[in-house]
Amino acid sequence: MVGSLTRAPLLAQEHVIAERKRRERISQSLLSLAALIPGLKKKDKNSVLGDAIEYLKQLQERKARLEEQIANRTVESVKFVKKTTQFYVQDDQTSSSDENFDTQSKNPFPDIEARVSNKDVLIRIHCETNKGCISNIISEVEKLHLSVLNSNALPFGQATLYITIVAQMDDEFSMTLRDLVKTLREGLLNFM
Amino acid sequence: MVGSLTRAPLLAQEHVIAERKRRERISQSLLSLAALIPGLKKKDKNSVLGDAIEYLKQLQERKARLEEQIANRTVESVKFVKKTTQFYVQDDQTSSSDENFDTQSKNPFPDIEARVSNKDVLIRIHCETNKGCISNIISEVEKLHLSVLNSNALPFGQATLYITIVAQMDDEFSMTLRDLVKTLREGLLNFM
DNA sequence: TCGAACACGTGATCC
DNA sequence: TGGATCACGTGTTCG
Repeated sequence: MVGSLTRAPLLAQEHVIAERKRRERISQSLLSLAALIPGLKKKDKNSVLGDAIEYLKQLQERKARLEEQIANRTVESVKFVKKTTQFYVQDDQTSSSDENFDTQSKNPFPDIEARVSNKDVLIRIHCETNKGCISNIISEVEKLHLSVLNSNALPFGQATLYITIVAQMDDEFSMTLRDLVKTLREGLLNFM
Repeated sequence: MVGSLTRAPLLAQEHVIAERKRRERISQSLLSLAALIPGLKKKDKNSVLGDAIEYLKQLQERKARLEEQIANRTVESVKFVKKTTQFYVQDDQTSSSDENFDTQSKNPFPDIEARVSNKDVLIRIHCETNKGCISNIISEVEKLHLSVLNSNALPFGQATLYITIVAQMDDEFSMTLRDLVKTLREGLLNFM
């Protein structure tokens, strides 16, 4: 009933106010939610919810796909190399792609291998030991907008070195991995 | 006014029903939205919205990070390989060099590569970082009648290690390189 | 006029 | 008993 007194008038007023606040919070949340949805036209309550749902599903799906991609990308293939090709490209997916890129086949060294993980780069080089070899190599690496975090050189066999370098790309770095290897190799050939 | 007749009674009923439907649609949407949020306890209207907002932001952030990762990570892993006569590693008889390894197993690790030069052996391992990893590996290597001269482990990427070991065969060593890798891999799989 | 969307006050319910 | 939440019917506004 309209005029019923089931509640003391004072409490009734508090009730009204409380409800008002509650409504206010909800519509604020709804507004914040709407702000997160890209390309939202209808500000209509139910549209906001509907589009939020749709967008959320889409995000979850995409996130899952990206994560799967990344996970699969870490999977490395072969290590036992048997090809004698000069320039052996090894993709992650196809473990035996042996297209032949020719380089000058005189000197087998340096042998270069590179991998990336986010902004980090791992470089492995197999080359002849010669004077200033290591500092030259590191200097070459740093020319490529890479800052060397760690390096290690192991002598092995007759006058050869196995060098492992971990470096980090700076903001200017923009090469593909393949170009990195190619450029580095050309740089190193100058003093070898 | 309460009893006002601004509306015909029949239309008034339609109004009520329409509003009922509208409310129903909204609460359905809200329910669907709640269903998409993982680990949601309070089914309270505003909590659903609040958590949806939070979750959405989190997803957007993660998606952005993943996309950045993918963009910066070049698809391939490129490798220069030269055949060298002095390091006679390559396996020339079979056409697919990885047939003897269980590349089918879910975990690609450990990735093992080995080379020899006279009595010296170079072993490179790419594996996940886990407890006691390095000492276990070295212990496994020594089981194969190899004495470790030098070892180096570089963390790279997400919880993986690039390990390089130089060892020397003792008189009892008689394995082929291929068997060495195979045996070592099997040994390592026991604790990985 | 009609249909849709909204905010409001209110009674009920659940810790 | 409060304090918070909910669904409801209603008046109003907009296209």
